[in-house]
Amino acid sequence: MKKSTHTAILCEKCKSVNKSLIRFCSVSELESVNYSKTCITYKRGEALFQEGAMPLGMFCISSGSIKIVKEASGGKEQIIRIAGTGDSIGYRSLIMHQRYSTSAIATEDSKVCLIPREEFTKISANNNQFYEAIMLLLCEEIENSQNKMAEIAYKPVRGRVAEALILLAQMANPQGIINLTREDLASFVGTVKETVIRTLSEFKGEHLIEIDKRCIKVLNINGLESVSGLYD
Amino acid sequence: MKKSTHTAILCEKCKSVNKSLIRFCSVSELESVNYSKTCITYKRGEALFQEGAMPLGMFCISSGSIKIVKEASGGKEQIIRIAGTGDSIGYRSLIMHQRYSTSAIATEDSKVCLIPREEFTKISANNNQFYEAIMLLLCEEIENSQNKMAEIAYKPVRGRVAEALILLAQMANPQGIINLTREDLASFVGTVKETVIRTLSEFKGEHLIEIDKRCIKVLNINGLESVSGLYD
DNA sequence: TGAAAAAGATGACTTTTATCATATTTTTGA
DNA sequence: TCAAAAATATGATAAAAGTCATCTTTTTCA
Repeated sequence: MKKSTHTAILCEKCKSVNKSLIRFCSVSELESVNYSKTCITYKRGEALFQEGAMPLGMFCISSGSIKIVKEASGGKEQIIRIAGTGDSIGYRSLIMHQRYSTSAIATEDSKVCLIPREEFTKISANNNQFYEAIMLLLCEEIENSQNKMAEIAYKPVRGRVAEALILLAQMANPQGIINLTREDLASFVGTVKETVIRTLSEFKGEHLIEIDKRCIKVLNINGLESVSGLYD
Repeated sequence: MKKSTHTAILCEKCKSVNKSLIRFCSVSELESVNYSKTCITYKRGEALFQEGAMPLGMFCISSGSIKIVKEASGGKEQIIRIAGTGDSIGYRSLIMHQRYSTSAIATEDSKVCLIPREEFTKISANNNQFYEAIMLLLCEEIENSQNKMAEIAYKPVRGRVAEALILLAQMANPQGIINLTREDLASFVGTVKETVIRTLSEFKGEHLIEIDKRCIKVLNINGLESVSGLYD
């Protein structure tokens, strides 16, 4: 897949840098990253990497939104998490020296920098703070996926959709508008699109959200929280 | 919770050591571990630690079986994983400097060594191999829980039970006999006990397993695999 | 910009799985 | 060891969510 690279932004000028892993880099490391990285623009639906491929490097999301997905039973797709501006993805396969166990696909047009494997390895070998930050990220990811696992197992769809909306609204663009396919939303909470659509209609009827075309705006976070909490 | 300590086994004599994280310790580190650790016997149902408590150290399972559980919706319990001989547990909270996000409960009488927090911290700070091994364990745990998440979301109960039986049979005692409450099995695959019981009856009828009291013996792994794979 | 494709919405129906009730067997511990 | 408690087993029923069909709206891109 040939991708056109966009004009590189220097990491230190990138508005997502203080959220990103690379904030732990020294000045000289940053310089090296700036030199070696590739900046790529992905359109909605395009893949940064595919399950089963060899890892190329670490991706830093400088803007946009990327879904991390896994093939599931019956050709269905499970969205493991959704990464946004400032998040780094793809480093786990790098650490494990293994093929990607998930795919990463842009859910909206996104700007992403790819830090090549060697660069990543060099930094993690020399920069302890960076290495420890990764360790913490891994720990958080474990916690998140365990929580999600328990939720999918025992919380009814209504509660899961409510929770997902809260989470997505928080990480969404300034105005908290969620722009995600119903199908993606379904993969994210572990159902099918029809069920999500129905649940969203309910929420709309209860004035918890507002729907404009594909976009969902949360009107009443507390309300959603209590829906979600009903099943805790 | 006062627990009687059993006679300490020297780590180097422990039959689980070559599976355990502490195989990466140097001779002098091992000496220190031997000196500082506490060896505890837990009876079935007893907790090594509880969700919400501050971490005491890292637990090494020298024999037995421990379920890692999380409170889920409706007072239900989700078993995140089941750890056996040679597995280490509880290190993640140590790394994150946070309270336990799960509880650990013995599913059979177990012998466990507790390596105190300070000891753990000391080793991870000085022994790079040890530290990296933990990193890899974290990565594996992420992968496992993501797989499990996708499975619970989209694979029907029958397939999940089949898969669980395969996994449990592999990690079980020599003869591959699974000794787990139906309720625990249910928490493990994310259902209720009645459904598990029914599924097990089916499998018994199909000569895939044999049931003797609580114990389940897998007769036909390939058969179970194809049941599980049916839904991939 | 306008036709084709994709996504959203909704109803009818089915399937899966949970719940409840109850009886039996197994395990536990005084 | 034996009575009480816990776990297993099974049927009947209910509820939740999935599937399928169809129609409308929105988006895409030639």
